[in-house]
Amino acid sequence: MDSYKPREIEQKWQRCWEEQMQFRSERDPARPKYYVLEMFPYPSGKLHMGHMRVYSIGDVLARFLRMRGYNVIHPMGWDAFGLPAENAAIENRISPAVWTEKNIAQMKEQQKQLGVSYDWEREVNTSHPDYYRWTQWLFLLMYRRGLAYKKKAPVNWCPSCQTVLANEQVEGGACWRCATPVETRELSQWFLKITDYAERLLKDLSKLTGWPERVKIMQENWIGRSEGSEIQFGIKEFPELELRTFTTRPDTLFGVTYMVLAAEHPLVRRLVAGTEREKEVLEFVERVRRENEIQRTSAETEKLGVFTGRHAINPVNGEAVPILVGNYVVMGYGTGAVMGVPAHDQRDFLFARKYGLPIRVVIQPPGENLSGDTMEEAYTGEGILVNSGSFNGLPNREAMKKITEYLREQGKGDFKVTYRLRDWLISRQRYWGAPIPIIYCDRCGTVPVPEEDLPVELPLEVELSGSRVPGLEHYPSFVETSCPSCGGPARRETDTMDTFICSSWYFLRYTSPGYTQAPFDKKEADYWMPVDQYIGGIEHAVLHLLYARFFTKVLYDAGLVQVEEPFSRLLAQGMVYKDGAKMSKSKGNVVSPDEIIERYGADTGRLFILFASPPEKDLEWSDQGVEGCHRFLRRVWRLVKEGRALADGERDAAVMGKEEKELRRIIHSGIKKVTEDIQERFNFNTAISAIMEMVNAAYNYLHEREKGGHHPAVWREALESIVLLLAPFAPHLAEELWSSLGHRESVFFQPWPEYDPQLLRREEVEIVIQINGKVRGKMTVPVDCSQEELVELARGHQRIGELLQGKEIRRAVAVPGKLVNLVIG
RNA sequence: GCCGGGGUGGCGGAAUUGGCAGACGCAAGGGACUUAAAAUCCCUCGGGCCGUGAGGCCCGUACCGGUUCGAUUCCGGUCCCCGGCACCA
Repeated sequence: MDSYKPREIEQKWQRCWEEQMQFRSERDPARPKYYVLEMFPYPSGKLHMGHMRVYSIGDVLARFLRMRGYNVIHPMGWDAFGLPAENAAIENRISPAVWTEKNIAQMKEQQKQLGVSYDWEREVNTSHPDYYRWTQWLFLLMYRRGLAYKKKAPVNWCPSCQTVLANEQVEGGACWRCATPVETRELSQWFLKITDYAERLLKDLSKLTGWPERVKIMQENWIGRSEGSEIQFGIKEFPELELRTFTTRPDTLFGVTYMVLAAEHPLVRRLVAGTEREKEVLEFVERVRRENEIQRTSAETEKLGVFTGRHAINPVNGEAVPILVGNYVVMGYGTGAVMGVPAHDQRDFLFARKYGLPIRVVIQPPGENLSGDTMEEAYTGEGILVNSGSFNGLPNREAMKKITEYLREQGKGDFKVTYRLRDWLISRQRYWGAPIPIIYCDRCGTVPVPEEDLPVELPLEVELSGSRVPGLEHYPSFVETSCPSCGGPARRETDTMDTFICSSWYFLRYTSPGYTQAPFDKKEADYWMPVDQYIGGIEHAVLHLLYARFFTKVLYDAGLVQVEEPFSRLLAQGMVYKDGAKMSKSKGNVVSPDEIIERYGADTGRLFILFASPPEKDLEWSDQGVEGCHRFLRRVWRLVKEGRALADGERDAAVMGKEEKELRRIIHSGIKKVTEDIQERFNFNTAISAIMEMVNAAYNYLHEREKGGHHPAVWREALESIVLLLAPFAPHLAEELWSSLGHRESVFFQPWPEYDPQLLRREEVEIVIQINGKVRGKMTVPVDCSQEELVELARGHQRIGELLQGKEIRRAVAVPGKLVNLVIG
């Protein structure tokens, strides 16, 4: 018999699939559609195990759903802009575009070797002008809708990447890409107004029933909604000014004994201008601003404040309290001004003790009498208002409402919802990105590039002699242009867009990748969207997944798409580990998909990666585990190749005996389990183990019937079921075995096998007999025994009878098909 | 600090509705085949105890308690690990 040669058969079937364009997808209103999508990769040039894992998961689903009769779209493309191409450009003296193209070609080849069933006609590349033209078009759409704006603001700057970063790209005060601590710089930059969508992005999370809870919670935390009140204080020394503050505890307003401003607060300079405190305060402000993000946002940093010499007027009691500037108040949240209520906020309490500020109790816990002089920590719980004028005696919950309503009547405040989410900073001071389509004219100001002039193309002749790829400001032919409005001389914006913009809409482009009239053809998008199953790493929980939701909502509002959410179901796959650590070059524990394919074939690699762990959990790589999966595939190969002759025997001569019934029972319950495990639970690991059990059962049958007498039809059903169920996991092997069973057509054109519920039934079942909950015996009984009969049979069981001698049965519980439990005294 | 997720053999993991804990695989040990090796096949495989044996008993799903005829599963509490958020007013 010919032996299993994975490389040969894999190449053979990959060629066949490609020639027949088997995975091509077209609109077909007659069939239910299904959009399977894996997060597209950055073209680094080499697939790693994480890639192999995500593509294996997606491909099982795509192939399974096709066999289930769905019209499946399964596309792939390239998130091709970004910094690594620039670094590689300098290192290898090769232009980012050429480097990227080369990598794409390599990775695409590897994906093909994995046997992933992509519709390559839908491939997209975000760095291609045909694509980024529409990224720019979408930027202009945002601009027209008032969602793109430029402002000077303190922004995160990564000194190593030499560019600004979005908040989402700063992790613990460091750059998400290179881990360098970020600095704060005051720069004029482009932002997208994602905060306008904060409420909807939060609220619609509840619609995403197919998303993992943890991802939704991460987004919820990131958006950070908090309800409170905005309150306007007066300023004693400047009656014409007011000081707005946000608080979640308006019930403590009478307990305010000071006010703290952020160093960046716009009123600070004005408050101290020309006073004796000016120097001290401005020095403090400078010192605070020089600190980096990590120092400034650490809860451990000592809280410092400096008095401005000015006083805020409390709108409810007219009291004047000192205004300080503090290092712990951030300008980006609320109003950049915090009212200090030391009696009822622990941080304020410590601050007040440190600087000798008064502590006034305004909420009394039930049955206690706190005093500001003696309390050892702030009281933050519920209670009754005291020292609060006409609000005395109110429960504090009620007072929150009453006090805010009072302020509203006085024109001094209102209810207010505040979010942690900030606007999305999208400018990048880098070459390899989609240019922001904006022109600056001395006469007309900021002018958007007219749609018909898109794309604003990147200059492709890149200067590679320096230590970094020069930014667009170094290309006079790019910068110098004429104003679309007045025709006069003008300059182009030289910043490019954050690559996360490119990836915020690519799933829409797949629906009509060649479309030239708009980013996508609405009728195609309306047919294919939403993505039914999205698969990718958890690291994008608040980056890509939030941005893509935002873009989709904007497009929905503009009437360009029918869906408000892009991804119905999300699978966040776990990471691949080896020897307890994430695979990395520095740890030397990397196993590359290439070497696995080379040695065992893609089918073995796919099978192992799916078998070793459920997809959402981290996976521990095991060379021996791979070996085991390879053994299994060889076992399947032999089973079918050796057993196929037995499947064509004389049908009528065969007897349907106990062995046949048992084999059919295992085959049909296997079909049930594999189907449900893939479809409902993504438990590919247990689906595979069910197939292994089917294979074991087939070998057992073969041994039992060694002396001839196989039932050809039953045997054929067993072999074909195994091959069909294995097809999504090990597609090449399945094709090969399917054809050797005498079929001309691809296994993927076969309908998914159905199970017969009748065949799952056993005629006899083993029943466990328990006494007081402990297993004391077993018996085999007809499957339809009633509860009463079971109890009687159990009493009659020899060993049980002995144990029951002289004991009284106080209670008997019988579960048909499972057990009998006798409770004795 | 707040919010999630988790803790099961030597290992990866299973137990889907509260019903025999450890499916399936890996590793390990023993055996068959072979001149030998590879490959393949068969057996054992949570711990302890009793028994010559067939077999039997006890313990065991992080820990303590509860509900229940019966708990890996439900409830209360504790410990530990992983992840997210965090001077957020």
